[in-house]
Amino acid sequence: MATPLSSETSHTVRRTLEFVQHHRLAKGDRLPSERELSERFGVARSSVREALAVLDAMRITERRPKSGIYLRNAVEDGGLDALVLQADLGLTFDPQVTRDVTEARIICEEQALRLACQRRTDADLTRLHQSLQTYAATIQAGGDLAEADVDFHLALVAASQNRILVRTLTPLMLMSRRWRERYFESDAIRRRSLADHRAFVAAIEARDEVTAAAQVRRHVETAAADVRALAEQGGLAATNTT
Amino acid sequence: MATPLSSETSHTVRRTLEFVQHHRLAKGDRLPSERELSERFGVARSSVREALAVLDAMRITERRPKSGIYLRNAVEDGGLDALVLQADLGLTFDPQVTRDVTEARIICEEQALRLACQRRTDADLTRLHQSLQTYAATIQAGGDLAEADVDFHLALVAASQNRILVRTLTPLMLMSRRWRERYFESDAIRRRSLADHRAFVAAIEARDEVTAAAQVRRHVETAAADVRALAEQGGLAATNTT
DNA sequence: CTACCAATCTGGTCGGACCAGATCAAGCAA
DNA sequence: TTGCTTGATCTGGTCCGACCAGATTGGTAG
Repeated sequence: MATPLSSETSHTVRRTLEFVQHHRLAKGDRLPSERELSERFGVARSSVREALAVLDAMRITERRPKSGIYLRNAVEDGGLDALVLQADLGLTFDPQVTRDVTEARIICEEQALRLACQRRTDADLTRLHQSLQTYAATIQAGGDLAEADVDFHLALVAASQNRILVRTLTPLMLMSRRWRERYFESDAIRRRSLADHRAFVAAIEARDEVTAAAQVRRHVETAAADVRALAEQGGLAATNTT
Repeated sequence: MATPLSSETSHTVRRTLEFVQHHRLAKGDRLPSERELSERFGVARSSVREALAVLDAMRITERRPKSGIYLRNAVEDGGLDALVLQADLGLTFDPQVTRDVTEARIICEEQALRLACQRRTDADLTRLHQSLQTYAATIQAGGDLAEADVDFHLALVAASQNRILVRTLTPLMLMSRRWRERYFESDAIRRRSLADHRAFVAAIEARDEVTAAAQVRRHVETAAADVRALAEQGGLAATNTT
């Protein structure tokens, strides 16, 4: 439930990204050949190719047949999934990123909640209550709340009937999940979080756009501030690669 | 500049996604083994593995060592990059998706523009004017405006100083780019689009949040409506896979 | 019927091989 | 000397076969 990618592939993806950063390669620059990378990393070429296929799909690199591998975007750019991948690999822990993710989450979730108030169906309410149930149960059992949290927020956005918004939020939630694993250790926070979530559902049920929007904004901002405080206490290892 | 993925890998990714859809596999279901897929698709196992590495990174599948390949998400879910990939492969052309993408774009771009009005630097203005210049030049030369359009909108969002928003918008822009290739064939539209863009930059320069937000909303909505009209004229081949 | 063990299947990784186009430098011609 | 042709080299794309070790499963012995 936690493993992101198979060991060797992720290892090679990581090494490759590190190589790019270490050598300060810019957009359009060429990377070493597959054969050289495989030798340098001590893995077979087939493993390198798997990693490159991933980087290609992420739009980070571009493989030109018979020519070479080129950097399509700087490592800092690229798609959202690429960012999740980097987070999974422990390559991104920039405080700037956490700020930006929080901001983006608020933008998307606030508007999604407004839409949800307008369009939510009974099925959405059912799913939300179910997720809430799981959330409460997880608190009781002392389980991994981060996962339940992701599920709830995605259910929230799903009520907007906009699948693209769900897809947009998914990577943002996955990223912030990592930061919040420590965060959810506090019992007070766990309970407050549950209360917040219940309020969201109530607002959606009542189709109260204004309240829902204000609540989610405050919720995400508060959570982000708490995480930041934790980080400053030295709670999070910063692998600042920029 | 147009090629999304290498031929064979994308071919196999496509076949795999089609297999999943055709067999109506649900979350948690198991796919055939790599060896069987390679035989079924008529490609080497190494090619299948590259495709699976991509699907894995996209969080569509999950490969459990010594066990099998399982569907992590329904094909309709997954990350944003996965959607771009599907669009690249011609697997997604659902009118519902275009509506959702438009909605998501408006949400993100409108707020991004507001932030841009607050935070834009002189460097941002320079880049915007540069992009505008390229845009005008492309119109003159009769070139591919879709690409210049993506560049401009990303530059717009970049002025918000929020990299995550840029990453969020990137897949949305890449997707809509495909729909708009036909759209930009009309000369009237090309010119109107340029005028709109100039207005955005002016609003950002003047730090006029309200105007900028309203403009971008109208711009995206209008463009989406035009594309829809084109599609209904039979202008776009619908490969509705749902 | 249960419990245990071995054949089988699976993904993970490796190494080598061939192809055809891109690249580039050496050598030839002007 | 300069410019162009040409061939060796390099590169990614694809395929094949092999080995490993853990998961799975079926059959057999108790």
